[in-house]
Amino acid sequence: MTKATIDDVAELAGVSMKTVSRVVNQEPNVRAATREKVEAAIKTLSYRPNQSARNLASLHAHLIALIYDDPSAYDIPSSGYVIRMQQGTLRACRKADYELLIHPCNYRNKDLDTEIGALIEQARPAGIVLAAPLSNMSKIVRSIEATGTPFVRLSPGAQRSKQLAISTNDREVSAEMTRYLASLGHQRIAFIAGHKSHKAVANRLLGYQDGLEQSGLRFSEDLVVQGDNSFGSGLEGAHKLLERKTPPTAIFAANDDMAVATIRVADSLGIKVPSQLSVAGFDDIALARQVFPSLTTIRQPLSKMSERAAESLIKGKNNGSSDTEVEIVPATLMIRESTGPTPD
Amino acid sequence: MTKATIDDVAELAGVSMKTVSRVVNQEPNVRAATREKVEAAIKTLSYRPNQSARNLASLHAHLIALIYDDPSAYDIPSSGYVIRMQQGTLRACRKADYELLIHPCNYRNKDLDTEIGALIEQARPAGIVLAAPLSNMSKIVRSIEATGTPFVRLSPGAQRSKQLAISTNDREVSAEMTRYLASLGHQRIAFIAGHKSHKAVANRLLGYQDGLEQSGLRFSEDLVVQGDNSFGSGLEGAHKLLERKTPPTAIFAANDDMAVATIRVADSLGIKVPSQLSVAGFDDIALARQVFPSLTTIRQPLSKMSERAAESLIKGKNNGSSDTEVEIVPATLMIRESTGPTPD
DNA sequence: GTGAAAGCGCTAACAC
DNA sequence: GTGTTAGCGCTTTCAC
Repeated sequence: MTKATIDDVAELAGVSMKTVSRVVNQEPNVRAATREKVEAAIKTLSYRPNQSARNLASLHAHLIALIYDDPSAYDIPSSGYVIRMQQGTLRACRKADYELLIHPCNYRNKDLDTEIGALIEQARPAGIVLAAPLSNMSKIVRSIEATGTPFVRLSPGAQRSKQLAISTNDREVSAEMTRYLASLGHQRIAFIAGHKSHKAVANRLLGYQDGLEQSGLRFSEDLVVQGDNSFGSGLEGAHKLLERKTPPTAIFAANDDMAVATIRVADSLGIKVPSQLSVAGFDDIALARQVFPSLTTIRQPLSKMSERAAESLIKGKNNGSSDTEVEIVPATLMIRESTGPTPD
Repeated sequence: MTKATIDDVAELAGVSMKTVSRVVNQEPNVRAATREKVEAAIKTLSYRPNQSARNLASLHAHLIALIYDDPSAYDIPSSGYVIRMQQGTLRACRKADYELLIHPCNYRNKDLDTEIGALIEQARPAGIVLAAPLSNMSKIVRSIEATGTPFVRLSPGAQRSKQLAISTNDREVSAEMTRYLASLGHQRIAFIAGHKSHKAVANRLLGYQDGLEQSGLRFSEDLVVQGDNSFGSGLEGAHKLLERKTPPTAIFAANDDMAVATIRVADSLGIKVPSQLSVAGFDDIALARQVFPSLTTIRQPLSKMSERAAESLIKGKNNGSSDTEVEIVPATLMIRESTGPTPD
């Protein structure tokens, strides 16, 4: 059985190639009766459009590129982050019969702009979902802009581009977590900050400050240690905090890897979580559920965010209207076992 | 700047389109001097072949499809598994300028064969990397075979197909782990077996027996408890083993989930790991590094396996020689904190 | 609303 | 070794 082409369908339905094309692409200007005839023919021949042919004939391929920094290229964990972004993007792609091309890369690579330029030229994606921290890097953003390919940035720190950006309410939800900790009676709530260049992560620190203030607690530099999002930096930061004469009774880490590291340090120091120390994280990685005690954290709607990004890229084609704004998908607190009332 | 096409390059180099094509595709029958001229022209014009055009003109797209069961679709953990496969496949793809299309799916889906058939027809991949447990499902294998698309199976239990399969040396490396435990002085080394229907996992039990023998230790049914790969069955098995009058001094579990459960049980029983009990697992899941004490385990060379798979798919094109065999990529022991010398 | 013609930029088959 | 000639199967004009 040789594959059916658009011509076969056109012939069977007694219409022209173009009409079939219209039906397949859900374009207007087809009478309902004609449409049905064509659809019937498509069914009998079990016709599937050849993507390669489509791609060549149109200005770009029916394909969305998801570009992200791949931590596992130089560090190990946080694959859940990647998986969830892929899942969301895939959902949007499948709905519209787009393919997904993934392009993990190293944000430290000097030639990243060239690399991405080449990707765009070769694969000609209909749109690009650009994940943080790449979405903050002006060199990258500019190099994509230069190609004219529509793109959506995920969690960009600053909003310089005219393109749509999708963010979560890092700052507000971090304030919420801080207020929650304060509501448990904690007065000395410490914060392990994340990588400075990651703007969204920086917002978590601001949210922590907001939360303190909203709870009537004073912010103090002493309660903040700098990490870099890695498990190792979490170990280090937690040690610094917990070995003080008056250690904090709660530690809020800017991501889960560092929060889990904090639990580990507490354990090694004989500090009981949550009865002697409350620990909260951010991201809700798979591990958060698996550690003991399970981690109170914030669930980033990564999958939803990337889905919305891909959706808008795909829709944008039909609309022609570029949204030019920031869309917020709210995060939610996941209260688990690692947080509890202040020790007496 | 409008994109350079193959014609532009041909003109600048003073050769025909086809010669440029030969150079780009590294085909033979081009004189060195000609090749250089063409390469120079490519450089000056910074020409990049348009994938869509290539794909249409050739029988299939320059693209490898990675098809795997997506546990996170209905269960939570093991995203590391997916990421590592993606990484390996990507490495091979980038070397040869192929793109990677990912197709996570649910192995329980009734229409999976149709779904994959549609994927192949639409995207026309040059080859397919089929991950376990899909690689064991004859319905899937047959539906791919029917399309004539070359594919490579990862860790298939049985080898029915004539296509290449890539596996790891479960049995040999399990023997190695057992010998390692014996070399630490352990005499009573217990084994928590995995799900019986999973062939690769069953091989681990055989390897354990081999290892005992090679170390001059006697195998005894008493030292083996049956698990089913789940954390829960690990808890159960560990309890059985550790509550004996003469408990083992080392426990080797057929996978990491059961090994982590064993550590948990030891902890709850006040048995110190590794000073009183050594624990080893298999798989090197992310959690292995994150539990305390971190787990000695066996790292499946997933990334290498999928890389080899994609490589052979890409090469196979040029060779025309289908390998028709099973290739073994050896696994490696990851010695961490959960194993140590026998207690006195 | 529908159709005819003209490519998209490359590779394949075969000539030379 | 190299060039020529046809398409690959669609989408895009632009007629009607």
